[in-house]
Amino acid sequence: MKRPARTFEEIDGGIDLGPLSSSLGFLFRMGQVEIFGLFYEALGRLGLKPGEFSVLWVVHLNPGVRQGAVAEKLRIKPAHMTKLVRSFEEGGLIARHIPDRDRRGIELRLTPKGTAFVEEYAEDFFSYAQSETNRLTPAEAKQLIALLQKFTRLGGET
Amino acid sequence: MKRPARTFEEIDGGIDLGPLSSSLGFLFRMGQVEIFGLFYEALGRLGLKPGEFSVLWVVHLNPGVRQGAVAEKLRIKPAHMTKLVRSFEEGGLIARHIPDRDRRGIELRLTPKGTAFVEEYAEDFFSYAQSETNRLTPAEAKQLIALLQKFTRLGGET
DNA sequence: AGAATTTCGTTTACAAGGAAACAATTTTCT
DNA sequence: AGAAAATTGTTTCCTTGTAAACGAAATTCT
Repeated sequence: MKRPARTFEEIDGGIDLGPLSSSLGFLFRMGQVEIFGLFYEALGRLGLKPGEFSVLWVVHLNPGVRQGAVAEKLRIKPAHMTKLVRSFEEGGLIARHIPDRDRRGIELRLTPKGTAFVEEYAEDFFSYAQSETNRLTPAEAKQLIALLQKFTRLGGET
Repeated sequence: MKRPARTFEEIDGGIDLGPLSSSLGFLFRMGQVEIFGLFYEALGRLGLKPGEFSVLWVVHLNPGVRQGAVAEKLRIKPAHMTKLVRSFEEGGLIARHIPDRDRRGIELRLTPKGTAFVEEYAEDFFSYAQSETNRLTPAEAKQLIALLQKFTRLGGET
């Protein structure tokens, strides 16, 4: 693939990325690394990661949901979901229940401790990216979110 | 074809994400999973992953670059970079050279085989996301890329 | 010059995440 | 009812990526 002659401004830190810096996949990865950093600055003390909080959050909003449904929605692989749920169960945040109507599935609920945990940190969790980010104006952030929702086919709820 | 035991609605449709579906971190992850899927459809046959091709690409554009500089630019951890470079070296795509001027650093160059590989697949690599994606209009895609570049502080080249 | 510090990459030891085979349960089709 | 198929979660094994300690080389500071 040919690239145009590069100008001085196109070189960042001495390294030329060429069209890579306009590649959606690359930008997603960079964005995620960035967000990860912001998350740890804000919530690292809690000892969990964004995906883990998301699981608790979804169970909180959908008590009794089956773990496979959560996995599918959050695009977590079943094998990984098993480990996450078990560790939350061991930590006393989630309770599992096998219903008689279908003993294959497993229904998840937050324990009182889990509910308290989620409610205590939900606000921080949903605001850490904004509060640390003056890179985008509020209008730009809104636009970015809308475009990401369209790309990922996630209609905005709430 | 047999009817499924439960409909899609019964399994997945009832899950409420609340503000999670507007969370930048969540959307980045969903986007990356999505892009990964598109990449494998288009380029899975090559047997490498987006990040790996990126390394080859950057070495291609910056012959003689030190591997630590590539790692920093692509936000790959040094320990992982060591493994990537070694595997490329074993595959005959990258050559390492320790310069006399500073024998700590290691300069990377593509071998002829590596150059041929990158040049053969670069166009596919930089177009797979667009070609498979009718979700966004060209204008929206352009806008999304611009916003991601601003968020990740990567000025657009090309 | 010689000790202390810094830089750069590697090694080791581990955690995160995934693919595939598996077991238990339920549903479908004779 | 009973065999075949589908669903759901788990286990095992493997790959990817990270943290932390380390070694070699260069730089800085007496």
